[in-house]
Amino acid sequence: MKSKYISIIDIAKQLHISKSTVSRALTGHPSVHPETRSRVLELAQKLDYQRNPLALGLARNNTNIIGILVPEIMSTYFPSVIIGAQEVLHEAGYNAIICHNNESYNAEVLNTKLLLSYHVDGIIVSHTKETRNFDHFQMIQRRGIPLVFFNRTSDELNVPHVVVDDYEAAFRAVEHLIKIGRRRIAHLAGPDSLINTKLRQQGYLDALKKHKIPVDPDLVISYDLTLEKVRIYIKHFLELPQPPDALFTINDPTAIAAMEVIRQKGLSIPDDIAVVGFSNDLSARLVSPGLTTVAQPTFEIGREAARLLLQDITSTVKNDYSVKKAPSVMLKTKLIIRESTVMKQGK
Amino acid sequence: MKSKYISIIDIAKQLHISKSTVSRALTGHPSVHPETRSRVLELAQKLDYQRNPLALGLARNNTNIIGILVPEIMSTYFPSVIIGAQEVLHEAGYNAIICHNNESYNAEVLNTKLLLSYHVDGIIVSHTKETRNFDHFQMIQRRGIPLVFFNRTSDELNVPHVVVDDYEAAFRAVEHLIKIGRRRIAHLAGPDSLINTKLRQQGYLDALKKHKIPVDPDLVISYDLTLEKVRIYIKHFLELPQPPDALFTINDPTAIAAMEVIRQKGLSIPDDIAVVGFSNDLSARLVSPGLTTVAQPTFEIGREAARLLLQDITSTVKNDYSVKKAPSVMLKTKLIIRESTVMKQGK
DNA sequence: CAATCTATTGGGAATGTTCCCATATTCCTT
DNA sequence: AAGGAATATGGGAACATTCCCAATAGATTG
Repeated sequence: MKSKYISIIDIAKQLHISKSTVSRALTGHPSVHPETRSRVLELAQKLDYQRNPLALGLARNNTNIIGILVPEIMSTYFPSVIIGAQEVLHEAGYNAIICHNNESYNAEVLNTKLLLSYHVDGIIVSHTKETRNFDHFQMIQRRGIPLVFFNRTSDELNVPHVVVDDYEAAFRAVEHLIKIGRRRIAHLAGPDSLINTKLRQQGYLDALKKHKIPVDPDLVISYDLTLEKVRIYIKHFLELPQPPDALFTINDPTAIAAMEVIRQKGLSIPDDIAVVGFSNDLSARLVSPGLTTVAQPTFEIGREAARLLLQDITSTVKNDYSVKKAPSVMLKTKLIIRESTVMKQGK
Repeated sequence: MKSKYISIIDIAKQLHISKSTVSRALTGHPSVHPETRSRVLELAQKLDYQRNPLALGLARNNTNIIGILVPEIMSTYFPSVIIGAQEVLHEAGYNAIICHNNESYNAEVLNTKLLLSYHVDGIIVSHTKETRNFDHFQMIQRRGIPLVFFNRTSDELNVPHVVVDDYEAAFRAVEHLIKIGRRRIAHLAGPDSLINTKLRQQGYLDALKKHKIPVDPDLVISYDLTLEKVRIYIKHFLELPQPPDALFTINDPTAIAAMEVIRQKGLSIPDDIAVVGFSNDLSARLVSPGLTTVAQPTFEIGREAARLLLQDITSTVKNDYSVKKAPSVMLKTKLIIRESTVMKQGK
């Protein structure tokens, strides 16, 4: 049985011309007779011909496929970055293979190998919370395959990346808490493996410093983002001799889990404890009271990441990031104030 | 410059044997000398050889790639189905290309063409809310490419599918409302283009019938899932001469949007109006009061869909669904009762 | 009018892999 | 010991495409 797909050769045979001519006609090569071209295009249309990108990839050694590697797709953050990236990629004629690894380092390494085996033209990455070893990414770079990081980046590696100003965002979030009169502000931070954690923590510390509020080490805890553990840490905060009057968390799911615990303890939000999250997940708007949080321009992060990658792919001179500083894009955040820090008017 | 990837031929040259032998050694063909095999495997390991799935796809005319086509990835429903499907697919040595189309019919048609051009071995689909014409799916089937639907299916087409018992789930959800004493139960339904809508609506109607509650056509509205419009319909319900004392919605986002409107009107949930959603999105647990809803076994839906697809792909006899009835899997749902219908004990 | 140019086309290599067929070697079996 | 089976390997077609290098024909130019 013949293949269920029609090829360039089928068209060539039907028109009694060579496959080279058909190829040229379809790719818009200038040196092909206008009449020949239109006959080819017409038949291709009629037969609903689709060129085989796999064969194209083999022949030209570039696949027009981009790998997108994210730790998870269950929150709204990564899906919306992906959507933004795909928008730009599609426009430029590229397609994306999306890989997620449920925050597992091993799965991440396997996925990079998978993407490489597909000869992708470039990879956009936000690494897992477990990733401390970046050899697999370094290998990609050494092979000359364009790579872009977003959100979670690394000091060790010189990779083009797009981030938000985590430091400033955290600083402003904490300053907001100070401005509404809070003085004992707890911070439930993320794992040290994530650079964002460090930056946000520094923003937290510097905001306190600026307003001459002493830092209480009891009020800062780093945790591994396993939501089940939030209860323990929040309880710990609440049972301190001097419990906090505000809480700033590494992300929105953490804040929402914390709010649940606080409410169960019979405390009121924001009266007893004001809460601020990070990222403006869809759910931040849905919970009650609404969660004050830092909004990230997720779509734009995806778009920028795709743009950076395409620059590297299409640039004629290969950028050697072992010599040259990799470009980075830093996008603005916005503090969204809701009822978890400020009571609504007229309520 | 040579390609940055090493091939079977590179290995063959270094070992002074033919590429055929290398191929056989790597694929585990029996007729290859154990020593030769181990030498090949060793060198392959050392060079970090990865076989090129594009070339493999060309040569064998099957790519081991599965297309997954969903209307959106911003809610938790589709991502978790995808995760379930990928689990089964990976285990069987397949990889997935995920396409989403933001509920746009045109994008859906383009995406199916894209997947076909990649010569995917099969496609798993949940169509858009706009899809009324199924020609593009029929074409896939006619070409003999295995196809599986989930969640949103079609009467017109005989395609293997996995669904939940929407009728029964809706029936039980409404019965729950009746059991807690509600008599004027409104239903905000989805668009007629979705089969689920019809089934859930029938469940709603039959539950009322069973309990001899007259159906009030004013209390049933179909809408197109554009959340912005929920406000209008809920206001309409609330301003009826005899407003409803309960609301059953097509999905959780709708229910949550409705709750917002109800609260703004100064009404209490569940005292004035009890609310039930559908699907048990992550956010159903987060809102306050917690949303009573129908939980779907999302991961299992994905797994089942993948299993059905793999059955068709690997079966030696091609199933001709123009003659034979396509298999279908119906999974159980579970009503999750939260505070939007029943007040918590001791509160 | 011959020589060169140009527009259009065909042929075949190359991409990486599998798979069929042929070949060579070794080992049994009668 | 000879024939046949079994084992191990090589060669080359095939998959769909691009791209380079001819080759042909007609057109232009000196």
